[in-house]
Amino acid sequence: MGRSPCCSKVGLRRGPWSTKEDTLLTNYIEQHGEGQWRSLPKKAGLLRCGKSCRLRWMNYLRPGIKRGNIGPDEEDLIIRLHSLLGNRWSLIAGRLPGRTDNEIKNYWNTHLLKKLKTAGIQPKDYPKQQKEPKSKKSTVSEPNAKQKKKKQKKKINQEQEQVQVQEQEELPKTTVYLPKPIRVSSVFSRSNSVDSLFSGSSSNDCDVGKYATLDGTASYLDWPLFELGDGVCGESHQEFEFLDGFDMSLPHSESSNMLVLEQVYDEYLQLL
DNA sequence: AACAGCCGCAACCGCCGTATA
DNA sequence: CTATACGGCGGTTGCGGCTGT
Repeated sequence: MGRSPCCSKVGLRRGPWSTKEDTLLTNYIEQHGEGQWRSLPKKAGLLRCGKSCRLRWMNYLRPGIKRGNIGPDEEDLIIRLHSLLGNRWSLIAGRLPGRTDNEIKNYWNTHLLKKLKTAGIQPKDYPKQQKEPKSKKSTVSEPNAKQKKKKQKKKINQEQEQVQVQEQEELPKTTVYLPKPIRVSSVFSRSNSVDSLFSGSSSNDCDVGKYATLDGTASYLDWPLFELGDGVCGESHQEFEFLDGFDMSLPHSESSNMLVLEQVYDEYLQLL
């Protein structure tokens, strides 16, 4: 009962997007709106899989996308939300305007996980054991083999591209990215920067907080971000939406801050 | 300068839930 | 009820730049 593949891969381009493709996709969506991803590539004149188009649009071309420069505030929020939601990247991304799940996932895996590790913290939903070390990173693979592999890949790509007649001018190095975003002014203020956490400084006044996890276990963060409870730490957040449907305009009072947070958390658990 | 290994991140893959015929 | 289409999500891969030797 397997599903048919989203598209036949034959004759479709893969890999980095060219400017031309980006323009085609953007123009098409601006005119016709999102959706119908499967038929979109054909209509838009793209030799791409619909999924690929969707991904490109969602993660890059969509207006309002911020990229890079994840600041300490956002980092802090990501960690907090992850402690609450686990690897639900789309949910987490939903709390960070302009950020995509992919970006947050990448950031978590490449930066935060490392920090957590160094700090001796075992996050919840810690990525499962990597599958067989297919990855070149995982093994000290034979360098020659590696080179060969790379060359082979390149060759294959080149062959593919030759089939794709013209359009080659801008291939494939012409990955075009939107300009680096400017960091949003910090919406979230905080007293304890994540960095200070990881640096091991315990010079804050907060007690060690424990996050409750979705599976009901209290765990993972024995670190001083803030506490869900009495010993309130951390500054108030001025305004942010927290969970779907909840407009969290947090008051400046820290204790009420935490109260609201607790309420939201409870409601969220119930929703689950 | 050349090479090897590391790292970040864009893109892909496969699965799942929902909608629809 | 079943099969299929579709959108969405999380995990994983691998390209290409960077850094160290």
